[in-house]
Amino acid sequence: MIPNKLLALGGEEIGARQTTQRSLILEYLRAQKTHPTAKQVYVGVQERLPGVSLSTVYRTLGWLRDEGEALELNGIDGLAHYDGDISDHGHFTCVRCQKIWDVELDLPQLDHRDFEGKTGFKVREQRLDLYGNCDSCGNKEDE
Amino acid sequence: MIPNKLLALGGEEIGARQTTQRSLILEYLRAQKTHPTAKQVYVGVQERLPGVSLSTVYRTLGWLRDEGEALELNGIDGLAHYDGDISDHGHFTCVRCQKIWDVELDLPQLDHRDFEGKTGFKVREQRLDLYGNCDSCGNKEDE
DNA sequence: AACTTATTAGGAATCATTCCCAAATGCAAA
DNA sequence: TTTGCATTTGGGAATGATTCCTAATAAGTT
Repeated sequence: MIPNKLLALGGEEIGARQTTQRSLILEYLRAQKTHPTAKQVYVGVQERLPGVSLSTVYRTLGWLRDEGEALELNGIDGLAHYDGDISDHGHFTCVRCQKIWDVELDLPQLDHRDFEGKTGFKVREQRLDLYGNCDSCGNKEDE
Repeated sequence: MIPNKLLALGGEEIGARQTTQRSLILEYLRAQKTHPTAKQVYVGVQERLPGVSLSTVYRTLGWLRDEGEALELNGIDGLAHYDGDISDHGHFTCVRCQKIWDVELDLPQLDHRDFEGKTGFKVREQRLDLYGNCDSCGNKEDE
């Protein structure tokens, strides 16, 4: 009933069990074009699994993030948003309605060796975020 | 006692009053190299103004953000961090200790006209964020 | 089928942030 | 410099996202 592939999260998993909740949450997340909050995932998954709990949604989303199967985005609404697309892309946030869209971008792979050399820090990921007004929000400024 | 310049926030202010709290909060924020949370600003300002309230700190930081005098960063700790440096720069977040540093970078001014044309969105700001491990956190992975 | 252990449901606890309002203060005009 | 009034503050309550806790349940193995 539950496709095994959905939880083929690398072979190094030890003791990770395949549950209906995990399968449906990941399936739901991957089907979204927007980037839902935990609450929104909860509501969406409830349609197929009415008894699911909010705790499980939070726990599972955190687990997917730790497994590298989902991105956790820090929205300007102060909430965590989740993105099931882990390919390299950027995000656009509308500062008015606060929705988040994907942005295909050709961000040049910046050379961080200079920064790393000066600081001793190690850069592992880079994210580009755009902010502005979306189509529906009428390109109005709020200043 | 309180330098006027600190609150010279553009001439278009109407009815904005210069208070000890506002002056000290902005002064404190600008003196920080790290990017403190509201609570940290509260603690820092308390040293000079013991009676200041947390409400006022939150209210004032939001006001500075709205006035364009401070940046509000969405930390991976889920908390809002504030940056009194409004010049164009990026940020590096250590995924282990969660501190945030400034990064001087020459992010090319990307051409968003293609994205804007396709979507009808209007890009007003772009931010580049780097994530990794800082010097003190020993360049260890946590996987 | 029985056993072992990871996982879940559900509610309580935590904690950042916002809201509310009476008291205090900045500032302008007299 | 005082007075008057609108803005701002302090502090505590309210809100809401996220985490924590634990007994019950379900996955996977023998």
